[in-house]
Amino acid sequence: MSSDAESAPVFARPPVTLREVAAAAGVSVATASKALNGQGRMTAETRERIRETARLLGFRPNSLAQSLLRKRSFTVGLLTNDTYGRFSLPLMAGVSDALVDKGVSVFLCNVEDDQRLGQLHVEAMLDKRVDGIVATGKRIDRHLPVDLSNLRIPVVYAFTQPDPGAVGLVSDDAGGARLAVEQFVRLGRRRIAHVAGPASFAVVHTRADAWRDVLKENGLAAGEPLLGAWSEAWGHDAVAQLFGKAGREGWPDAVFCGNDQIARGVIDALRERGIRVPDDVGVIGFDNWEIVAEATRPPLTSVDMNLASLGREAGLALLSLVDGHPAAPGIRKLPCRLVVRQSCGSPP
Amino acid sequence: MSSDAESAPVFARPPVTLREVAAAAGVSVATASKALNGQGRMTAETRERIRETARLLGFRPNSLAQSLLRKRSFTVGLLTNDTYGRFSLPLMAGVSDALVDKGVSVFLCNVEDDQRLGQLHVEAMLDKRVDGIVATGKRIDRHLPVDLSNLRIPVVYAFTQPDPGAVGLVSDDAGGARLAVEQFVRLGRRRIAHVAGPASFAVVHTRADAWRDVLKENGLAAGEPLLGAWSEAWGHDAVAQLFGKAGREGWPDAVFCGNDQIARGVIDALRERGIRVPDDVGVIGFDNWEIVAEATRPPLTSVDMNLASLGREAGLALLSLVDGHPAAPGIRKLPCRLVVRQSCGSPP
DNA sequence: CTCTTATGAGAAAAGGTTTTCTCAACTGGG
DNA sequence: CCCAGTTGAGAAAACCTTTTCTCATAAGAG
Repeated sequence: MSSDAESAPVFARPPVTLREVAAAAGVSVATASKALNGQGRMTAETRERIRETARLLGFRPNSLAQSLLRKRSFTVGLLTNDTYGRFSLPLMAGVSDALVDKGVSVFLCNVEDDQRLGQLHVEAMLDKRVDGIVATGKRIDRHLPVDLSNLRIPVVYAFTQPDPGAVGLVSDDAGGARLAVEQFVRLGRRRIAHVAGPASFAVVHTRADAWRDVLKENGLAAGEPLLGAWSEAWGHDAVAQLFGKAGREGWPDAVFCGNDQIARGVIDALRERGIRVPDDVGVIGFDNWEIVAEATRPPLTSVDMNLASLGREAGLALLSLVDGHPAAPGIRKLPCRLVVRQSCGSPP
Repeated sequence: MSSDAESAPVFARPPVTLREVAAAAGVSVATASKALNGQGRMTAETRERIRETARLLGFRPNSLAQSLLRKRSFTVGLLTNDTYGRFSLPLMAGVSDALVDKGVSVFLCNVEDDQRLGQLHVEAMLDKRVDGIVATGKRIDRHLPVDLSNLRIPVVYAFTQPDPGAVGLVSDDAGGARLAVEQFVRLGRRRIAHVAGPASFAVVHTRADAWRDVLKENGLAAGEPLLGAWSEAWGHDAVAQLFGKAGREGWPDAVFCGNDQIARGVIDALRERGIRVPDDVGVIGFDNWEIVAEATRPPLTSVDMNLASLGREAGLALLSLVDGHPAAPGIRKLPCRLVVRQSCGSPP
């Protein structure tokens, strides 16, 4: 019975259709369909025979035909403007991960910051009848260059500014900052500085506020955060500002940085000044960009925004909307976690 | 005539079908289809009336129905195992870029190094009748954990090991290395060392061979490359090896590094030893990872593999295969380019 | 033995579009 | 006035699957 149906050239031959399975099994397409889907009534023998035939022929149902009928394409679009991808990629991987098991595939749409490109991608997705869209970007406080507000299909915003009334998922930046600062407090640090990113980013203020709050809650002095850029160079400059003054007793004993690049700059600058990390000064970064955090000397303690989880949650939220379950609109904040390495020091 | 057909709630209403357009224009669906596609014969007046009706109703043809009939889904799959995405993302952006203008959308499939996940994604893509697949990975000399050899649809390999007889696109690593070393030679450097990545990578040997060739062609002494890891730490260690010996006259006056992280480590280590870059020693990296190259002090000259172009080429090559144009199998190497910053020095 | 009910399986419509035929009406030549 | 040819437009099949009906046949009840 091993007259293998596969010995003929497999490629270049059109896929096996249900009609062919039905013919081979000697039944109608209707019966074949029902047999394979566990629907309808028929003898167990018939059902099994059809299934075996399908298996033998390597039948796989045509998703396009199914979609046309069911009005569900098992396809979603993922819109991003993060070309560089440091944030987008884990997020995308999370979305894809959450959906592939349910048979849902993800269209990748890189729209840069280009209106025309955004329009083009959205139209292509709608034409292909995606079941929904995940919109994601490189910063939480900016809109993508596309209008997704009247779209007839559900949209979930992840790590980007949602439209009013829409479902949005972002990292809990305040919580993340608290984790870092509280870690310092727990380790006995008392003069905790904050070297932040540029003032134009909303998260910079969110994190700075949380930093100040924790200091106050613990009766510690809170000055102003140092606002700058997201770069190593700014980390260097900030160290010059913080540690330039003569009196060593005015120096911070901990620096909470706006991202890992700043932290890297801070640590390098401290080393150049002969200030030891973490003995003299503890340092914590943000983003947990592993390739940077692990190359820093000493390895950098950093706040991780759990972007893959965020992506997974976004994927599941979208799926739930697609299935017709209503979701509370508004922004849901997902917790960060602190990845402790050596730069923050250990308990005294 | 501005009785806007759009004032009713647009969302939650099923998309406009060709049948509705035909009814509204008072013609048959056949005529409507032909009018919109520029096919068939009819009065210019009829054609225009139908088009206007379609425009007014916001008609967009259902891609699923079209695909079913035309046996082309205008969809391709992009398979990658580069979760971290430093290489994949520009490549993916390139593929997507090249295709979006032709109305082709890209399924993103992250398969990690997981057989099961690969299988799952490939089956999902086939079921959705993708027109072709671009396979890409994080290194040129490894296969993805999936078998794409008998697939009935065309496959193009980009930046990953192709199956025999398939079409593959990779960067010209030897050429890239030549660019770097020849730049040093042109700038008058004479003792050019090579701090490479781990021996287990094929590109490490490709680049090392090119490095040696250029040295020989120019009558310069070529020793052995220093094999290590793709890390900053290895860059540090390599400097200790190269510049540890007493006699300053034995020191290299240029270091060609296997990637930008190594280069970063090399430059940092040189600074710590008081050796000036580029005055005493020139440094060139590989990958042109901008965020690293630009943060290095001084900014790092680096070889760029033009991954976005590679992606674009891969997309176009796939499209050409899909259209039935045969392509010569084998590996095509795309040129790199040297991005000159300050770390390599300037003409003497 | 007749009537009802359960059972197994097929026919047909639906989904939205494209394309090939078919056909009526009109034009112009003889 | 008749016939060939052109023109405009519709009918229907096709793509592949799912689902609702319909309909024999067999089984069971009276």
